[in-house]
Amino acid sequence: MDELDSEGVASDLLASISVLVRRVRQIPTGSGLSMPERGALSRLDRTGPTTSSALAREAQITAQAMGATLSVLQERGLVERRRDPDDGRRVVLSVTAAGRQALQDKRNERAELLSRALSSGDFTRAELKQLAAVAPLLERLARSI
Amino acid sequence: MDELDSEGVASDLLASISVLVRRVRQIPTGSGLSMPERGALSRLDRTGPTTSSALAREAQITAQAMGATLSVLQERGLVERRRDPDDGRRVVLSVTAAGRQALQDKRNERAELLSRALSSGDFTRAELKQLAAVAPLLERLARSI
DNA sequence: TATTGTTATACTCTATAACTATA
DNA sequence: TATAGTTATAGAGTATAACAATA
Repeated sequence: MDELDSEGVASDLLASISVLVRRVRQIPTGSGLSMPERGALSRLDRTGPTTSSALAREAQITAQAMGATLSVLQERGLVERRRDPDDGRRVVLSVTAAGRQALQDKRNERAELLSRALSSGDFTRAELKQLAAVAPLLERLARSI
Repeated sequence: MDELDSEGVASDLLASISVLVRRVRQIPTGSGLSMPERGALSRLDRTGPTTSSALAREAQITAQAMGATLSVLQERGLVERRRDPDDGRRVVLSVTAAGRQALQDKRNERAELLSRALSSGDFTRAELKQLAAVAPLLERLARSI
């Protein structure tokens, strides 16, 4: 049996996650946080104060892309920038109170819509469990490519 | 226990699939098939001859986006267009022999790289099984949003 | 009126390249 | 030389809008 043919698994995963990402991106967001914005903000919230380039490395995007996203977040007052007194090159970022609030609000949009779909009865408890278990695997997979 | 908190599952899934899609998109493709191109081609291959708008509905993208992708595939001789004699509006598409060949080749690029990561030892057989099982769930999730 | 398909246009996200400033 | 950060530019992938042809 070739259920575990990794090539087939890879193909199927690619197809399914492409559709899912596209659909989620289309969901209009009242609070105005785009996917990369929410991603950067929650990442910064989890890691604590750090630099833009460190966040970029962690998120596996370029420093430029992360810098652009963080600039938007700063303009909206969701993150703060402070120059590192010990190293003039570094700018340390941290989430503001407003940022943490936005993160909360944001949970009530894209994720909530997804969550509603998940708990709508279309998915059994066992399937939900499978989905929950697989998220960390997907991250690890992205990291090991 | 809130392991099955669907909101948390949704958040985690969003974060992980975003990273994965981005990473995969970055992989250079020698044969020159982009993700939407490969997606459209393999979808057409699976469904058999059909119209652009039907494919668009299935893939959950706009007719314009699908049309643009199919035009490229036609220029490269990977799909054929034929006007429907019974309905002048419809243009029926089908995969050419070259198209089927390209689909095979394509399996040896992005999917193969993913597959290599999957079978590199970083993932146990059980984890592979989990990933395999979750692909159809993700598609269903995208469809039920 | 509804559907199929096309063209034109613009947006989002990300990349590469080139630069400044600091170490 | 190497690292942190910025600015400029370009590309992929989609979307919305507007239209023609056919049903």
